[in-house]
Amino acid sequence: MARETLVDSRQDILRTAARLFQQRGYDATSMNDVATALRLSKGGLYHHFQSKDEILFEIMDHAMQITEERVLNPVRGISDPEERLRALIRLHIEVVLSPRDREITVMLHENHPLPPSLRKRINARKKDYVHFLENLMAEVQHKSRTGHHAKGKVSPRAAAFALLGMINWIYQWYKPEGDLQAQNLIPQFTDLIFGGILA
Amino acid sequence: MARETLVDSRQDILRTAARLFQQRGYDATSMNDVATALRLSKGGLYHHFQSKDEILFEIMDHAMQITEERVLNPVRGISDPEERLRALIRLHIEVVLSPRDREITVMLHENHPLPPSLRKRINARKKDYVHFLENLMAEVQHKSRTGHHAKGKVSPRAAAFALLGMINWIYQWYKPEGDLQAQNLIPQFTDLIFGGILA
DNA sequence: TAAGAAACCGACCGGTCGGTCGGTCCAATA
DNA sequence: TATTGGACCGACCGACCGGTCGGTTTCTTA
Repeated sequence: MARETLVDSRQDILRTAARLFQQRGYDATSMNDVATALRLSKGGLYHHFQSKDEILFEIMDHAMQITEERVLNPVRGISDPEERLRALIRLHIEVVLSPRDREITVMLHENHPLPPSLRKRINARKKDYVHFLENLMAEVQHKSRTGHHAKGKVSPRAAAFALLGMINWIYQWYKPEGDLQAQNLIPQFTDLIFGGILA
Repeated sequence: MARETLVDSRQDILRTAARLFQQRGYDATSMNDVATALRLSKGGLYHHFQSKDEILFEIMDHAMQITEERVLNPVRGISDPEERLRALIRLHIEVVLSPRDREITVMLHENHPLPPSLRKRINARKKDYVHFLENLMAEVQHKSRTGHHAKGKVSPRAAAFALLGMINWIYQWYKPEGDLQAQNLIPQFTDLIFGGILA
């Protein structure tokens, strides 16, 4: 075997950095920490990335890409709005809870350290997601109201932010060994939202 | 007038520090920043506090105190569970949105930098709040189910975390000049929760 | 008005941070 | 086999961080 390849690519670095950022926080993780975890020197790490900011941005950008690929895209193919919302809730929760995708948690928590120009790019993608969800909420309410008339006091926008809050807050309290696990969390949050927006 | 009093007390320092921590983040705010904002030198600031950690802890502790005084205590006096939950939702949202109480946002976002011993003390108080809310959810569901039987699929614990997520996430997207303001947010989140847990 | 205490200053310290750079190693290519 | 270029090392830099300390100013109070 030739020389042991310490680092296959930028992706390896991003995965390791995301793990450390999630565990210790972005500011509390030094570039030396990241390099050491990859069995690299700091100089070697800087051969692959220009700055710590760049690493954080790429992690967050990757997190948005994961969200689009694993939540948005699969859901777009579902014609019935109610089923589309059901699938979105399930997939979004699964992505947040996936131990593999630590980028998501980093994106949810570490937006402060990003320089404004990069943060704007991330925020723009977040807003797209909110709008998608807002429209979906409106569709579900509209379709349901034609069947049996509901009061529909909850606006699609408020419902969208409520759902995002419910799900994106999970990482703050979730313990994999706890009694509330992914598989019973998904139906409960689904029922709660459907009961709420159709009340 | 005698010498201009630059700092009335520790409370002034905590208020200013909380404002800076909320705006720039805890790690990005140096003790020099805090001192300068108070027209103090760093040495003068350290006359009032032993460490940066202590300031953060006091801010978070104060945030929990605010929550207990302005949300929990007023609510305990309400005998009807449904009305108690309604009041809790309203008061909790108002506290999170109050521009005066920046400690709350700091507490919600900056738990990582706290040393473990101090963090445990804050987390213990947070857990008390969750348990209170969990019990309240159960009461509301129980009382409602005796009247007209509902399915009640959503467990009190999941409902509690869902509500906390909805409300505690607000600071991530709320803009005071936006169309979704406190006064229309409160009834909408209330309807959403009641529709959800009683569905 | 004397004296003691509290408030405060500003220079300083050790350490760490993000980032740089000259040079080395090594694998592929020709 | 000579050369080239990417991967990488390790010593180093300036800045800034949290925190300290001896000394000075100012308020209180007796």
